Amino acid sequence: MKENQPLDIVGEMNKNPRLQIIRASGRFHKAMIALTNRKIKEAGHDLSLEHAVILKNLLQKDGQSQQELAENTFKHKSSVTFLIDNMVKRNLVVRVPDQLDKRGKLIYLTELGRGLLSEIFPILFDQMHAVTEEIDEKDLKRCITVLEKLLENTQALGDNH
Amino acid sequence: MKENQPLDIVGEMNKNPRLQIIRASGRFHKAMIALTNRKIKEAGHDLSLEHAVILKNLLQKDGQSQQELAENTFKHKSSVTFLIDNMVKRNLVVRVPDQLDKRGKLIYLTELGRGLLSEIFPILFDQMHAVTEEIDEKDLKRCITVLEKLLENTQALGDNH
DNA sequence: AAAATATAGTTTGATATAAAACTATTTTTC
DNA sequence: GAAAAATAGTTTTATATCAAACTATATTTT
Repeated sequence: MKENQPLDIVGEMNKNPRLQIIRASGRFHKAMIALTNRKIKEAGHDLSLEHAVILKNLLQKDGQSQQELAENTFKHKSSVTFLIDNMVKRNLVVRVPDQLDKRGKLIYLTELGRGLLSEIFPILFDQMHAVTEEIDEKDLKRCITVLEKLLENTQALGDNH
Repeated sequence: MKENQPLDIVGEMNKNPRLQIIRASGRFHKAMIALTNRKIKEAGHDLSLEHAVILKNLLQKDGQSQQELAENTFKHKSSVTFLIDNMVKRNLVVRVPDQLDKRGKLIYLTELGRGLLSEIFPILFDQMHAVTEEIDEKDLKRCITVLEKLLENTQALGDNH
């Protein structure tokens, strides 16, 4: 029908699943981060999720270089410098010059950092479970597969930087 | 088996699809934003995706208040003030005091803003398609449904602020 | 109509990200 | 072994977000 002309280009665009998946992934992720940060705060802890991500990585492998941490947490090395600075001040981690490579610094968890992380973990688990509770695990896994494929495509398109 | 003890709590945690979906959504979204911004830049345009989102919303409904824009773009009103300030300086939009409500300002696209947006659109479409190309539309839609459900759950948990 | 409350937008301060320039080392290459 | 290139981390500058305090105007309550 001639009547159905592109009067509302944006409206049509918004209905496109290729755009919707981009928006949906962003909105969920943002909301989830905000929720988790709020719950950590409400539980009386002073730690952002970004810090927790670093600490969690160190729990898995202590004494990583900042470069390693940046790669493992998908952050820029300058962001890692910033986050580590903050946590060194609060005695949650220590920064030790690497004896074998004088350019490098190795980051280790302190007992304080390890203890704080252990208090944060249950909150992370609770939120993670609460949010995904009624969703079928198969659907969840399918969705992860799609998102990982999308990430792969996105990275491939960006490789010719 | 007794051998399979929780030696690597974080490793186990990382394999949990409830955590994976959070990370996967964030990584894809972040990569997609970065890719699109890079492509816009490479095409010689000086406009961030955040600005484009505002302009796109105005194309759909011109003369919105900043409050409306904030709600429609899922941003804080202070972020909108910041983004609009920038675009007013560059004559992409105009900010007009609302005659009916002297607290409010109405934002309108300029011809320059409209023109720039029309040059950005093809880039957005291209990236959107390139990234989702080989993915079955049904899978895409299923994934969106899951993400929307997750968002809904997240918001419900946060409502008791 | 005055007082209390709500709303629109701005401002300020803090956090996080990102890119580029920079310093200090280490590794590679010739 | 000296020169060139690569790497680790820091610093600087810019962007974007979020939260809280604030100003001005509107609306509701009494």
